Amino acid sequence: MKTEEEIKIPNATAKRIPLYYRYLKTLQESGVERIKSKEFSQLIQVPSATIRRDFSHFGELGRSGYGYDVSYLIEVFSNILNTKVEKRIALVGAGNLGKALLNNNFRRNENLNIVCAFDANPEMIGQKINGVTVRPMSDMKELVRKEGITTAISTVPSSHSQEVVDQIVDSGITAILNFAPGRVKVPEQVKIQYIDLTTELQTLIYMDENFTSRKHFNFSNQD
Amino acid sequence: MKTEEEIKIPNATAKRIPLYYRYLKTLQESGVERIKSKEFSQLIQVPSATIRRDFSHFGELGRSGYGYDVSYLIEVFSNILNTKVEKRIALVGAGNLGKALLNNNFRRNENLNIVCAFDANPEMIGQKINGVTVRPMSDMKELVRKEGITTAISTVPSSHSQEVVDQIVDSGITAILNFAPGRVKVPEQVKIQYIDLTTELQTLIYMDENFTSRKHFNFSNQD
DNA sequence: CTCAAGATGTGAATATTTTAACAAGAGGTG
DNA sequence: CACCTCTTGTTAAAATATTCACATCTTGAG
Ligand SMILES: NC(=O)c1ccc[n+]([C@@H]2O[C@H](COP(=O)([O-])OP(=O)(O)OC[C@H]3O[C@@H](n4cnc5c(N)ncnc54)[C@H](O)[C@@H]3O)[C@@H](O)[C@H]2O)c1
Ligand SMILES: NC(=O)c1ccc[n+]([C@@H]2O[C@H](COP(=O)([O-])OP(=O)(O)OC[C@H]3O[C@@H](n4cnc5c(N)ncnc54)[C@H](O)[C@@H]3O)[C@@H](O)[C@H]2O)c1
Repeated sequence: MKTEEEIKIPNATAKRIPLYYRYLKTLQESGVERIKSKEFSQLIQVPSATIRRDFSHFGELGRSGYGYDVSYLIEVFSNILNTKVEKRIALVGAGNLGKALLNNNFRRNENLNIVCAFDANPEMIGQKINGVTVRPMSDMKELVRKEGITTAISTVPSSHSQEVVDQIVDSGITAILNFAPGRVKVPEQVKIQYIDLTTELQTLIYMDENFTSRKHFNFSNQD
Repeated sequence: MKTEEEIKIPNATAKRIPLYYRYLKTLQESGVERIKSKEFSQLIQVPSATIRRDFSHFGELGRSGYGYDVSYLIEVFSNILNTKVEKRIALVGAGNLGKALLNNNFRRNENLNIVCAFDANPEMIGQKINGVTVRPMSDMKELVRKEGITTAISTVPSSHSQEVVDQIVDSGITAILNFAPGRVKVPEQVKIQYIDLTTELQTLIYMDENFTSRKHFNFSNQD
């Protein structure tokens, strides 16, 4: 295995790691001890060549004529995703979507935890949702530090997105998942990822309409 | 402009169209009548070369030394996304997330409408959420036909995902947005798109940890 | 131990996507 | 009208990503 310093993980690979990890855990729970790239391929609907290529970036994880050891793979991907360290997350905007996220709280992922919630609406403050108390925005900076929070999820309306992201950044957080689709400005070192449900839906419908029934446009591949 | 039959829209381009469309509408609302690819680039954080290349797939939409006419672009993208036709959507699984989606109901997109909701839990049946009544699963097939529904959003637990998707497919729907991350089997002609919040969060955190602070891994580009 | 079957890891080919760079054309000014 | 400025659309190059296909290795059976 190459030294970590020289590894360049392709972006496309990085995005698939959590999927691999999730399914490996499922397999382990079902008592499966080894898996071949072809079998895994069928399960997760990713071509086996892509799986093998992806895995190969992290070393020689399998054995010819045998496949991969499920628990070893889990060990490897667990290290890559650093799942042994609890990720303490703040949620900002305890509205409809925020409450749904709080109630779910990444149940199946023991190391992902929403530990704080913030809102600007005085009526929300003090409410307890699935064990998490909603606090005023003014408490954020201090709590982020005190609670060791590293990540934020923003579910505020688009109109307040930039303002809220500014506050999140100011609190020292460097990773933000934003459900408001409007692009906001963040400093270089801050990673922001958008979850844009409307766009996903529109793209889906567009592809359905144009790829399947009315053959006006064609697409080169799927996602 | 090439005839529609010979156009091949790259997948990467297709996924950006809704973003373009959304921002163009916003610009128009702000009274902006023309836009240059460089200005647009700053706004949506997509390189101007990518924007121009994307646009070029749909013809010569702009004018040298001038830029693009906002209302003309809106016209073009509106046709591409077929926004003049109402998309009637069914939501299956009126739980926490389903309710959030119902309450929001793609407010800003006049042509996207969740018109029906279904759930298996008898206690949910009959509840009205933001004007939409929750119905039993047994009503789905008939209502999908009667209401002219073409798209479904599934927000049921992973454990029932395949079962519910089967029912959705059986009702004649060919486009499914699935919030349960487990990969399900669907017939060839059915398009399914997953919204996998845990994966998005894990990828974000992974990139934040490895790209920014601890330089163990590097990534080739961003998303 | 030998061998057939079968799977990995990877070079090489292919496909897709992004980016650079600029010729050609349009706009606006004097 | 002549000219300078600016921006598009596109050609070509570079960067990424996927896929093929097979040499090589391992297993497990006999
Ligand atoms: N709910 C959905 O189905 C859905 C679908 C697509 C996109 N979205 C996006 O997700 C975001 C949240 O949606 P929602 O339905 O939960 O909205 P919501 O109105 O129910 O909740 C928003 C919450 O943010 C709080 N808030 C407002 N301004 C704030 C500020 N400056 N600081 C802190 N908190 C503030 C409000 O008090 C409220 O509790 C929106 O950007 C929306 O566009 C939601
Ligand atoms: N809520 C979140 O923040 C969140 C985050 C990540 C992923 N998800 C995923 O989204 C999905 C929904 O999450 P949720 O929090 O809304 O769950 P939930 O339990 O609140 O709601 C699920 C709903 O589905 C209904 N249902 C169950 N089985 C059904 C069946 N066979 N047919 C029809 N309806 C059925 C239930 O009655 C319930 O109303 C889950 O797959 C979950 O993994 C949710």
